Amino acid sequence: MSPMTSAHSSPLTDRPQLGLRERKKIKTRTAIRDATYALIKEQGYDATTIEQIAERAEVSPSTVFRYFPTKEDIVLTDEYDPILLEELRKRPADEPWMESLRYVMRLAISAGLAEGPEVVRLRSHLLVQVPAVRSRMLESMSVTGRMLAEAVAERNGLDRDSLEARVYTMSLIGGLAEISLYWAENDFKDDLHDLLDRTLDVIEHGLPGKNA
Amino acid sequence: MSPMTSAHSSPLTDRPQLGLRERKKIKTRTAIRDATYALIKEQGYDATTIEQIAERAEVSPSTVFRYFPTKEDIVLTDEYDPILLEELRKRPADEPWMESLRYVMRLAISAGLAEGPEVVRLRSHLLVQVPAVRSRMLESMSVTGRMLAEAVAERNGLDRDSLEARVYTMSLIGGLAEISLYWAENDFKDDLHDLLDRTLDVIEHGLPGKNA
DNA sequence: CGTGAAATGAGAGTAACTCTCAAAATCTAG
DNA sequence: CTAGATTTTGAGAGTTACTCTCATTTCACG
Repeated sequence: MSPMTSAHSSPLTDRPQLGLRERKKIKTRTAIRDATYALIKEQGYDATTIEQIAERAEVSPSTVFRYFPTKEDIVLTDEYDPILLEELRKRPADEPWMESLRYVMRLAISAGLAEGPEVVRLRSHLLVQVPAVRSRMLESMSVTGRMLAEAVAERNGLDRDSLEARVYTMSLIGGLAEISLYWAENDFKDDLHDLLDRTLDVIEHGLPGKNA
Repeated sequence: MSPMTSAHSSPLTDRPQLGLRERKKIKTRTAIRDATYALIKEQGYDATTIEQIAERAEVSPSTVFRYFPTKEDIVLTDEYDPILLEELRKRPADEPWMESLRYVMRLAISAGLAEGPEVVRLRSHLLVQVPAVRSRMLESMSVTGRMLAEAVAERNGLDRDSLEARVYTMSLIGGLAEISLYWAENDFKDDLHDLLDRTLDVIEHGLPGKNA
């Protein structure tokens, strides 16, 4: 049932060995998520209720809510954020900022694709179609952005909460968010790494041929 | 009850004279909004229900939902967006892009403040405190961003739906959104025009002392 | 085992939204 | 000014995401 268990190790997919209870929790979590994806594929997002999800995942509705605060979270939670932040901080301090960023974002793309292409597509599709999901994603990205802002400030010797660091970061986040949307709207035919490069280029140098 | 009726005219507050029906609709709309603001000030956002709002505005709950699709929308709808877009398009084509942008954003700030400082503050406060409101705002800004992207593309001779225009625009939107949040989090003590200038500076030139 | 802690299930409750249909207000012709 | 068409409103029932509480089960660990 689980999409794919790659043989090689990666900083984003490795887990330390856990106790038995923890492992069961993870199992439940993915069971809920798998059930959700399956149901959405069959009926669409809105038509899928928590009750149905609970039933198919063989848990009670209460449990579903214990694992995910909202329905949207079932679809899009990526628990990578802290790991990515970590990776970013581990980059050498003399590496050009944009390169560090590119490296980490590539990591994120790979991690996403490793979950299986169908899942990524379904998710991006929902991002475009369902406002609540898109909304929740923006919100979650802005939380990530807040942490990222601290890393950015740290690296550039700015104040932790400076407007400048926050604006820069959110502008980054906003730009990056468009990648998923653009990709999904254009039927996933572009290569994500290409889109990333083009995006970072715009962020670094502005629009091609700007400033009339 | 209505906050303030300025004597001088402005492109964002003027309305053509409307039929009687239309005028009543506007009255209902602002009645609902005023009731909402008052109740939130008394009880907070979450404790305020649609039923209470309807009661105080002297309409039925059904009517509230007819005027505003969600509770969050009652708080933050700004109907300025199309007008701002219009203003932006009217700027001379040879004006540097950043200056056009600055001009329009200044207009937006003035229009916002013209509603009355308490309203603006309450709104920004909610933006920080209530996730659902913040979320809805990001969503609505991203819709605006979409339209803005077309204007940007047009002005810079890019394709209507080019990734570049969209990334640039959303990055802009993301940065601008931070202004409200930063302002509210720092107890409204900064001058909004200053924050705008600093923000546009970051967007145009990147972080001060960047690129290690 | 058996004891304490953590996870689950069951159920009741709230409130935001949706839909439908009938009553009321408003516009438009004659 | 009135009659009829149209638009706006209210009333009410229904759905569903989400919250809270409490009893029961499951698991860890000595």
